[in-house]
Amino acid sequence: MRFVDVIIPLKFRDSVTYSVPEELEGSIVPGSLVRVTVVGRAYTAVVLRVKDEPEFDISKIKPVKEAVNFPPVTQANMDFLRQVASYYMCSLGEAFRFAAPSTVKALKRPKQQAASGEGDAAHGSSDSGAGIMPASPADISRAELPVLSPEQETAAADIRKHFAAGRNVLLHGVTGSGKTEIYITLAAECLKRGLNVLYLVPEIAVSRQIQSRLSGYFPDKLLVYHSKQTAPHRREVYSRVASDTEPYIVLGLRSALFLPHSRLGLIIVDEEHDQSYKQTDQAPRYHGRDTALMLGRIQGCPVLLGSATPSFESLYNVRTGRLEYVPLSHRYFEGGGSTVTIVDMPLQRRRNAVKGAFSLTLLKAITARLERHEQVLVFRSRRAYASAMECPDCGFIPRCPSCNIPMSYHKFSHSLSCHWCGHTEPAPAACPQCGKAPMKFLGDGTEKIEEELRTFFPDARIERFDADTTKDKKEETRILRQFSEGKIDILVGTQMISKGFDFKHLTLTAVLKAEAVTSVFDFRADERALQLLLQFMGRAGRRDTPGEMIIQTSRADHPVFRMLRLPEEGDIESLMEERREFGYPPFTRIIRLLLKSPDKEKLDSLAKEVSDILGKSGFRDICGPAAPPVEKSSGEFLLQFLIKTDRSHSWTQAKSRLYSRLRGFPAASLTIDVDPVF
DNA sequence: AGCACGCCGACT
DNA sequence: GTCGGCGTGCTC
Repeated sequence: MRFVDVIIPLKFRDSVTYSVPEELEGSIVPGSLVRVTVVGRAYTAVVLRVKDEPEFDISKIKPVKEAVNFPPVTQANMDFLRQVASYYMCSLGEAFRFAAPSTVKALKRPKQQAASGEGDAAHGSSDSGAGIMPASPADISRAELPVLSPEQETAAADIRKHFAAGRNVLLHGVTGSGKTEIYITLAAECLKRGLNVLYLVPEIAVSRQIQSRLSGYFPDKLLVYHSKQTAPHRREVYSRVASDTEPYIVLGLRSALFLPHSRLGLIIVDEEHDQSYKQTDQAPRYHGRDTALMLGRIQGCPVLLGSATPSFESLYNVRTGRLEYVPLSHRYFEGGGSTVTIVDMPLQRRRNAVKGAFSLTLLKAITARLERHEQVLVFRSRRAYASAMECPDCGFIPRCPSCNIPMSYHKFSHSLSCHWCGHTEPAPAACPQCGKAPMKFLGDGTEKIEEELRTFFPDARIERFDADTTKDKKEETRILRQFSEGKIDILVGTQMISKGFDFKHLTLTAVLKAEAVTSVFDFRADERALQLLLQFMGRAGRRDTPGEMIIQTSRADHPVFRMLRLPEEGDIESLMEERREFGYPPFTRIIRLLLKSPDKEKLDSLAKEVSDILGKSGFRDICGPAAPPVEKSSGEFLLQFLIKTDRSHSWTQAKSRLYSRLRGFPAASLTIDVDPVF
């Protein structure tokens, strides 16, 4: 009788023992996928090891149900899972969750690749997403590879040189500087050598844009992979990657890292600074960029990180020699030749030069653009009409009953809604506390700004782009299309509009209440503000027309705004030094433990328990238990611990000791987040 | 992650 | 006296 330890996509153990039925003995080796049942429910599991003696009570051991007819995953794939689980403090099962799509089932007949067209995933037929590629595979002829400019060629040559020396690279080039052509060139070279390529993007919206470009170059080699696709499609991609019959390029979101890759020749991490690379909702709470670097190391394959606004983590890695830096002909701050004007709002108010949310400077600039039939983008980091209601008499502010944060007022529905949990209720006509009416509004959101713009510019075509107006995907596409076709004059929106869209007639971007972007309670606020504002700056004045950026703020002296207007050598370094001074990443690592309970007393006792465990774990720098920025969430109370640590060997061990002590806690009441993004 | 077992409130 | 709330714990 033989036994196997298998990893099941559940939290509770690293491996579980099953017996191997005689008829399957020949077909099960380490790495094999098998179907097993746990309390009557079937799961796809991966075989960790095969053995003759079980440690577990033999009478309780169940047999493997069946073998899954896929090639076994490799030792490298297993090592990768182990490393992810260990770094992000989760079970092997949780790390394995993405590895075999739940749809991977045993096949009755072995699945054979059809002679042609099979697995031609990029062409929409099996892509559940909007059909970007209407053409059938036969209609697409392989496009010539892009012709690189001398600058791109120099950068590509540098990258090749570093790769040959076994080094990973950070490619730094502004939006529109042609990073994608470099990716395509390097990917094509890789495929030609018979090696596979993994091309990661942070979001599905970005993947659709890149997909339409890549499919022209690699019609029969492109596989698109993300969690919003249909199960059969993902299975198809999994199958093609697992069988590794001919070179492929996978374009995917972070979960594509967990495909059973082999013979990888290149991993590209596009927009490496993007926060959406971090998985926050469920374990493993991994970062796509950092995990790509792990995968590259394990697969012996070079990793190319690309960004217009690199993360401080990557810049730090460049500085400490862990990454090579390849610039694409510019410095950090060159935002497509835009000029930047900072408008000091308190000063303008004293001069009586402010109407509503707009300074006269900005209104004048908008008027000029409208006259020239150019487009304007107005950015405000807050949606809704007002960020809160307040009683003018007693100062009462209606708060979310479960999250305890002030609710935003939405004029179109005359309702209050919590932007944290989504709770919505009708707006009160009078103060619920003292009866005074009317209530006043605090903090203009995008809805209010749109309304004001309509009164200032009644003839302009104005649209709003935020979570409220883009609930409907069709609306989202319509607004973006109309704006890029020049059919909208002024677009008001939130962060959502900063993402890689190409607006050709946009020459003015305005940022209202810019201090809201920088005054977040987070050590990354400055970095993110800078990245966000640079992304906006990159949007305006792309081609022949120089762009302008107007930043309205009550904190005109904030260093980030000065850096945009008058960039100086060493600015980034000084922002980074601040991080060092206060012991923040990238100089340290942070582990965040979040406790959750609807019962305050229960929560306190949990916190006490965790405190005791932490005290014994040998971490020096522990902050907490403390209430996180949002104190209550969906009726639950929250407490968090922040542990600062480094990556040295002793801390890695301390981390695994800590994990083994914490893993008994139910996932619903304790979450562990390594390198949290807040 | 499910799902069963188990101990406290409103019903025939 | 039962039906059922979902809190805790087990799954090879």
